Amino acid sequence: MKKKDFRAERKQHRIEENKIFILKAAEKIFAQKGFSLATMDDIAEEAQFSKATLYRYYKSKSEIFFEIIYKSFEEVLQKTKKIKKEEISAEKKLRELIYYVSSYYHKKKNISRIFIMEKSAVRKILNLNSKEQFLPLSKHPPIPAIFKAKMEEIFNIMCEIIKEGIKSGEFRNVDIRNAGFILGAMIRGFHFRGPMQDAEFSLEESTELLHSFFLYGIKKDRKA
Amino acid sequence: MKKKDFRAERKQHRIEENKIFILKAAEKIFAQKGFSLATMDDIAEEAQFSKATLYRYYKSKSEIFFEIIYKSFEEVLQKTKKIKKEEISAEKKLRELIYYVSSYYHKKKNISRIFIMEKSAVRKILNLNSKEQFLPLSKHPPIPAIFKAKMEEIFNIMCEIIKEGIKSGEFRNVDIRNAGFILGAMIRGFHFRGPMQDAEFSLEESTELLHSFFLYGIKKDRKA
Amino acid sequence: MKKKDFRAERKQHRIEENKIFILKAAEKIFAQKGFSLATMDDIAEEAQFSKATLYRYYKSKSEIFFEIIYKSFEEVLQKTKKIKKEEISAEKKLRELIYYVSSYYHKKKNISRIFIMEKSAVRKILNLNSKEQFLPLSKHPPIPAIFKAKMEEIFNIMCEIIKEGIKSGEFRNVDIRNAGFILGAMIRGFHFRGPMQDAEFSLEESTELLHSFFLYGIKKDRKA
Amino acid sequence: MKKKDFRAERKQHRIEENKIFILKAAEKIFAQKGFSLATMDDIAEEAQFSKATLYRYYKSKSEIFFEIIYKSFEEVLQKTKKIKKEEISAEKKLRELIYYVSSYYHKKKNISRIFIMEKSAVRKILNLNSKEQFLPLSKHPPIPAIFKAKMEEIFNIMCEIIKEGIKSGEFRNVDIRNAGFILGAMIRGFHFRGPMQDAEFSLEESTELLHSFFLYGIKKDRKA
DNA sequence: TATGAATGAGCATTCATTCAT
DNA sequence: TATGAATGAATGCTCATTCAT
Repeated sequence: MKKKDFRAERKQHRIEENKIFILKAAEKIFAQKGFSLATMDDIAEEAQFSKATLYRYYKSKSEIFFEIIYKSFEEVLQKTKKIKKEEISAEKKLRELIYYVSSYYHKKKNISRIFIMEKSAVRKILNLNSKEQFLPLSKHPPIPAIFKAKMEEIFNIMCEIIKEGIKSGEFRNVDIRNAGFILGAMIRGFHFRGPMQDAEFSLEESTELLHSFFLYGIKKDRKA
Repeated sequence: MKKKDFRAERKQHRIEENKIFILKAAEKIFAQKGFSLATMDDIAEEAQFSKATLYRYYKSKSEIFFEIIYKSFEEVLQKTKKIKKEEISAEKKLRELIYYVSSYYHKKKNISRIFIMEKSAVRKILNLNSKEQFLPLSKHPPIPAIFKAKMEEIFNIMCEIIKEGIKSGEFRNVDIRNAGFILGAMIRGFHFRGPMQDAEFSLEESTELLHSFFLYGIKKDRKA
Repeated sequence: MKKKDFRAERKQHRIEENKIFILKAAEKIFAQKGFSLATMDDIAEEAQFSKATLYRYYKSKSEIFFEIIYKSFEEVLQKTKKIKKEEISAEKKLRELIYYVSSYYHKKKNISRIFIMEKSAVRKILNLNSKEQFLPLSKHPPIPAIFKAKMEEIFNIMCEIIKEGIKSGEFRNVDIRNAGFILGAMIRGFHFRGPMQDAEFSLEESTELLHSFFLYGIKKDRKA
Repeated sequence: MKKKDFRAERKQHRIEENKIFILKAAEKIFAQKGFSLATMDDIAEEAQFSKATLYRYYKSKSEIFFEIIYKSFEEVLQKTKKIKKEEISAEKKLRELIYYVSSYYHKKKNISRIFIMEKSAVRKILNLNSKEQFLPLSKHPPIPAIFKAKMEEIFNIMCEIIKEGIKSGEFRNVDIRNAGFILGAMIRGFHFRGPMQDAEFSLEESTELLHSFFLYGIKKDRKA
C-alpha cells in the first residue's frame, strides 16, 4: 500500500515537474518572441520534449501561455499580501512593494509585456480558452473574471497601503485610487521602455528612484 | 517640358497620397490586431487596394509598420520642440507636454504598444531594413541610428524643460535625466494598462493627475 | 468596353475551368483513398496546383467534396428528368434509367461510395458547411435541404416511371415506392461490391441483367 | 503439471476474453466513425484498456479491423451453411437467407459499410498483413486468399440454393451465378442507403420485400 | 500601373505506434 | 502483464510575398 502511494506520489511529482519545465521553456520563448511568433516547435526544442509531448501536458499553445500568466498573477498577489501585513511604516511598505514589483517585472519583463500589450492576442487566447465558458468543464473558472479579480485584489492592496499612510499622517490626503493608479503606472512604465531606451538601472536604483519621485514629486514648494 | 513636370508632379503627389492612405489603413489594422495577427489581406481590404498594390508602395509588412512608427516619432518630436519654445513657465510646459503626449498615446495607443512591446516583431521589422545584422537574441536589436537619435532628441527636450524649471526655481534640484525618465515612465505606464483594467480618464483628467503627482508626490512633509 | 467584357468573361471562364480541374483531380484522389485518407497535398499534386492555390478556389477539403457530390446529384437529376419525358414505353424508360445510373455509378463508383458509406465523414463535411445546425449525434445529420430534396426528386421520378408502367398495364400492381426502393437497391448493390468481388460485367450486360431481373419481378404478363 | 496447465488454460482464456472485449469495443467505434476517423484512443476508452494494452493483443489498428471482418465472414458462412442443409423448399431457404443476411447487415451495418466501401482503408489494412505486396493504386488489392475463399464459399452456397430451386421446378431456368449476383446486390443495396434516405423497414418487412421481388422475378409459375 | 492568381514555408494540432517501468 | 509517457510523421490550413498580365 505504502509503495503504491509513493509511486503515485512520485508520478504526480514527475508530472508537475514536467509541466513546470515546459512552462519555463515556454516562458523563455514567449519572452523572446512574443505570443504569435513563438511556435510550439520552439517551445518543444527548448523544453527538450517532442512537440506532441507538449500536448500531453497542455491542451494548446494558448493554455500554456494562460498558465504562465496565471501563476505570475498568483505569485504577485501572495507577495503583495505579505508586504501589506508587515509591521512597518506605510512608506517602507511602499518601498518594499516597489522593490518587489520591480524585481518581478525585471524577471518576467517580456512575458508581462505580452500580457499587457499583445492585446488582441490575449483576447484571442482567452476567448479560445473560454468558448466552453457555459460549461464549467475545466478547473479554471470563467477566465477573464479570475484575472480581473486578481488584478483588482493586487490593486486594492496597493491602495490600502496608501490609505494607511494617509491615516498615519505620512502621506498627503490624496485620492487613494488615483494615487494607486499613478504608482502602478510609474512602475509599469519604468520597466516597459521601448526597445531602444537602454539606460540601465540596478534594482536598487530603480526602487530608489521610483520611491523618491512618487513620494516627493519634483516641485520645490508645495502648498499642502 | 512644363507639361511633363506637372504630370510627374501630379503623379508623385498621387503616389504620396496613396502611401499615406495605405499607412492609415495599416495603422487601423495594426491597432486592432497587433503586428503578427494583422494580415496583409486585412490591410489591403481596409485600404481598398489589392494586396499586390501594397507591395508596389512598400516592400513588406514590416516596412509599412516601420513607416508608421517613423512618422509618429517625427510628429512627436516636432510638437515637443514647439512646446519647448513657448514662452510660459516650465510647469506649464510640463503640463502641455503631458497633455500632448497623453493625447498622442491615446490616439496611437495600440500602435505604440506594438512598438514598445512586440520586441521580436520589432526586431524582425528592423532587421529587414538592415539585413547585414545578425543580432544576438538576448538583447535589444541594434536600432537604426535614426530612431535612436529621434528618441533621444525627444527625451532631451523633456530634460531641458525640467532643467529650465530647476533654474527658474520652480522645481527641486533633482537629477534631470532621472526626472525625465520618471516622467516618461509615468505617462507611458498610465496609458499602457493591461487588457482588463478599464478605468477610464478623460484626457484632461489624465493630464491633471499625472501633472499633479509628478509635481507634488504623495508625501505630506518634505525637507527640501 | 467590349474588350473589358471579354476579358472579364475569359477570366471568369478560367476560374471556372480551374475549379473544375481541381474537382476532377480531387475526385480521382477521393476515389482512390476515400475522404479521410485523401490529403490536400495529394489533390494539389494531382491538380498540379500548389496546396495554397486549392484554397483560393475552395474553402476546405470538405467544400471540395461537397461540390463534387452536389454536381453529381445535379447531373443525375437532369438526366433522369430527361429520360422520364421521352416518348417510349415505361419498360424502355426503365432500361434507360438503369443504363444511365449504372454508367454513372461506374464512372463515379468510388465517390458515390464515399458519400453513401463514409457516414461520419459525411456528417463532418456537411456540418462544416452548415454550422448553424446542432445535430443529435445518434442519427443521420440533418442534411442541407438541398441534398435531400434532390434525392427525393430523383427517387420520385423513378416512382413515376413505375407508375406509368402500372397505368399502361405493363407492370403488376405493386406498391410503387417499394418497387422504387428495390430498384434503387438493386442498382446500388450491384455496383457496390466489396473489394474482393471482381466479376466484371460490361455496362450492357449489367443493364440487361438488372433490367431483366427487376422487370420479370414486376411485369404483369410474361411468356416464359 | 496439472496446476500449470490449468493456469495456462485460464490465462489463455483470459486473453481470449480480452481480445473479444477489445473487438466489441472496436466494432462499436468503427461503426460510429468509420475506419479513418476512429482512433485507438477511442477504442481504448471504450474497451477500458490503455492504448498500449491494445497493442499487446493486436499488432495494429488494421489488425483489429481485420479481425472483426474475419469473424464476421466466418459467422455468415456458418449460418449460410446451416440454412442450406435445412430440409425445406428452396424458396423458404431463400427467405431464410435473406432474413439472416438482412439481420446481419442490420447489426453490422456500419462495419460492413467500411469493409465494402473504404476501399483504400481496406487496402491499407490488408497490405499490412502482407507487406511484401506493392500494389498498383488503380486496382483492387490482392486480397488474402482466405477472404476470397470465404466470400466465394458464401456465394456458392447462395447459388446452390438457387440451383436446388431450379431443379425442383420452383424457379425459372435462369443463369445461376447471375441470379446469385442479383440477389446479393439487392440485399446489399437495400441496406446501404445513403445518409439521407431514412425510410425505415422492419426486418420482416425488408425480408418480405426483397424476397417477394426477387422471387417473382425468377419464379417459374406465378398466379398473378 | 494595378491586380488577380499562385505559392513556399510554416504552424498548431493529431494519432498510430513504441518505450520504459 | 499492463500502462503512462513519449514521439515521428502527418495534415488541414494560413499568409507574406512574387508573378504574369
